Amino acid sequence: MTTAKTDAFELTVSRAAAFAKALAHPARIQILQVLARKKTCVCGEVVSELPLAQSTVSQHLKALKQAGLITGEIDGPAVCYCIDARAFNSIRKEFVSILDSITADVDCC
Amino acid sequence: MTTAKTDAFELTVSRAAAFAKALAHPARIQILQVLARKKTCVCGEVVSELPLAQSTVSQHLKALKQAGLITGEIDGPAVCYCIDARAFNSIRKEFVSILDSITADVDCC
DNA sequence: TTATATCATCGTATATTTACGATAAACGAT
DNA sequence: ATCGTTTATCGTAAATATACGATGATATAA
Repeated sequence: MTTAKTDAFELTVSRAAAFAKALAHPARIQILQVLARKKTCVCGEVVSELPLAQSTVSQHLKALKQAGLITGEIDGPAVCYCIDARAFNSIRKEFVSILDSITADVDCC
Repeated sequence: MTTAKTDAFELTVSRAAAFAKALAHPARIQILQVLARKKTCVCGEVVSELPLAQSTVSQHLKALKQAGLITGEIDGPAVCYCIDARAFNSIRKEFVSILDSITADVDCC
């Protein structure tokens, strides 16, 4: 009785909320920035770029992966993380279109 | 030792994360949609449009207000909520520009 | 003044989030 | 086989978030 009632809402709205939730922590946004900037698909370098412990960064990476925004493939002893460009852009587009629909209608007050 | 370390990140990143956090629940997105759609600044009608208890909706409204996305002014016994169009668009623009900067650089994998 | 309506807040319960250290698991190198 | 590196997971602790009913506060109406 305390879980988010995401079932009771429209699917597009729930998906947009899930996307927002994935970006709802500065560490995860910065991780995406790092992954986007580095041309090679660096993995653990992410940790050294963040002011957080390795285990904490790993948790954030897991959250981003579960949100479908990044992928991680094993590369020797390391793991190579990448933005899933296709999925990211798709979800992002849906999110932004919801934002647009909101701002477009604002004319009260 | 469990609070989000938002201080340790760039301000723009932290602000973007705060914006995302405000939208990280379907109820809050739907509230914004309702406020945007209704031309008059309806207040408690929001409650009747959502599948949640009045107190819960009130909490979500509070969260949106604290995020600076909506305003609420007393109108008789009722309270009139409105999207703060200026603030909303400003924060939204900053957020989207961060999204754009991420997607623009994606060419790994 | 006394209701009635509207909304916020309180109290409460539970789940989730955030963070860290410690440990386990997987791999390459010696 | 053993060691070092890298990453994930476990265990744990504390803060937040989510949800609801009950109660309080405020303003209009009677």
